[in-house]
Amino acid sequence: MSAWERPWCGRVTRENLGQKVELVGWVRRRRDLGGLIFADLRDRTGLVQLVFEDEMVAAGEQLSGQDVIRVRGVVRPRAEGQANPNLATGEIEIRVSELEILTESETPPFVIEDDTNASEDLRLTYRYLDLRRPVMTANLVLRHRIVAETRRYFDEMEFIEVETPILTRSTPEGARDFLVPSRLHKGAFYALPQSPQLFKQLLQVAGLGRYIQIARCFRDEDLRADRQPEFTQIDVEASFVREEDIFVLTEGLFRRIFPLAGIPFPAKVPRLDYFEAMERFGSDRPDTRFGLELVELGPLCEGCGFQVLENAAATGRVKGLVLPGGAALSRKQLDQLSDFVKPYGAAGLLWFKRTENGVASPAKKALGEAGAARFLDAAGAGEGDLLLAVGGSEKVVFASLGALRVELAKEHGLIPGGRHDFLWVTGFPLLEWSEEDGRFYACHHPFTSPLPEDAGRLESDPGSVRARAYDIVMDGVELGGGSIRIHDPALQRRMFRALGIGEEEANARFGFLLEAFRYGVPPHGGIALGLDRIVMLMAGRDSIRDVIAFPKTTSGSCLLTGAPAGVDPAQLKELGLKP
RNA sequence: GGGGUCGUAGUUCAGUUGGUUAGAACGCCGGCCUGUCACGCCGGAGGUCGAGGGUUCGAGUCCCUUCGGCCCCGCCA
Repeated sequence: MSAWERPWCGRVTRENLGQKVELVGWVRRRRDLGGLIFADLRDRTGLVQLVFEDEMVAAGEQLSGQDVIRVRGVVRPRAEGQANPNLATGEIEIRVSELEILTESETPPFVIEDDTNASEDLRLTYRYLDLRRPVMTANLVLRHRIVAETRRYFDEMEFIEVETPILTRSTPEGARDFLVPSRLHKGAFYALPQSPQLFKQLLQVAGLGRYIQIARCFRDEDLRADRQPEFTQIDVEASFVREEDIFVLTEGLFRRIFPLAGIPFPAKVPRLDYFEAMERFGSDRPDTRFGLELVELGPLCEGCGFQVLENAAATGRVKGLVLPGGAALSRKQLDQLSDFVKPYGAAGLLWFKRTENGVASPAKKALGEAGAARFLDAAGAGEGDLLLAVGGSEKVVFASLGALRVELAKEHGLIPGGRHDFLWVTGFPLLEWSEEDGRFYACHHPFTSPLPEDAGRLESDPGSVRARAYDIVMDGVELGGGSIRIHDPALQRRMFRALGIGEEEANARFGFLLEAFRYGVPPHGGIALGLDRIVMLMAGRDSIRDVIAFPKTTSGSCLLTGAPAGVDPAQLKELGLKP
């Protein structure tokens, strides 16, 4: 029987009753009843029950877990009352008449089941066994379907998939580059791309019009649960487009892929201004599935009598949020919340409780009962509620309350199960001032176009200029972002000037792009979507490692291969890195 | 670069104020068992307590150093 005709284990059903079939797969579990042996045979599609009886019992006794076998047998219905409703193949079984053990397996280092309790480092060391677990296999299958649907969608939209170089040129600004030494040019280096940004813009100059790439990107920065040093973007760029076009295009894609995981995509995706997002949620990627919105407390602090608040309001911001029913929190719990907020730079967390006995707060002594009550009133806190406040620089207040908001929602189960919120965040600042370096940096990248109505202030008040940039956010996770690019060479020069990049430096770094723009550049823009994060959210996982076949640990090593590793001194010599 | 947390049998964990022979479950091995699907029952093997050093009559337990996993801040869209 040809390999392509042989049925998958998980797809043998009543339809096949009475047929003689050949099956291959891994032995999952043997149930030896003495004169009768059951075993599960599995492949990536699922499992089917094998029966060894009469003359086959002796053969069945040889099997052990994870052996790879080929069997022939007849598909027959299970005995009366013995069907397993939990299995797609639960109504049938294979009465084995021929068994061939193709390879034997040693006892695996952990149980290859969905509910394995193996630690993640063990799973990563034996990733091929981990991926054999049905949940992990399902993640890879889902990822494949998303990618396949993405390619289908963009093909229908007449986008062209183009591969861009992996060995490219280091582009400063942004993340740290991975470098690859050149053998032919000793002392010179390629860089791995942080994204195909410049190439996809050049493809617009080339007249391609609509570009898509499932692109691998590399950034040499510290890792997180949702950050790997190499990751995959759905990279998109198109000519003669405006923001609306990109929104429609992206929503159209999501409307096609999210249903693959049973997640409906809304007819309309709300838009949220960046500054409003920060004021209301303390984050530019807010999770809008729950409330706990930030409230303004600054004006109340002026002359309130509590020195700490007066100072904070005078030099920065004071904001808070109300946890309904939070007055029941213990002193210990409040201390823990205070500790939670400290890594974000908050000096402390000030709390106000409204109880049936009045107001309780460490600030009550300084503010008085009525003064403290005014804070609760302003925040809209009712009886039994808790107001948590942070004062300090705007950055610290937003960062700490934004994180606290999410933490409280998780801790108190305020996130509705099964709900998913999508939104566009727009109106980002174009530039961000760096105190350390005493210069502006591009929030997105140096080719992002300013809003036309703000562009006039590029020289007079650069910090106030907003960008034609946008992010798409799902459940508090940034799925991707993009912008309409600068296509006017004069505007690009002004942008470089605002960034403190001189003519000479700009030519040295991005000369090829500027040169290209001299020969007829169409207005263009695009977006890059984080495929790993999209798959992670669709699969309902907390880490992108679960949707990447061979991920790195948080220290950037691969426990399976041992990368990164030392190399032969001869290799270094060849590269001119060692004498 | 910084903070937190974990590391004991193949695996996941327990291990008291420092005290004799480091336990449990699952897995594995052997035996019995003809309708199991987390099969069941009986028996057995299996340990550099992450590594190195120190304190102590005595260290899985206390101290120092170090390695590794995970989470977070910084960093990174």
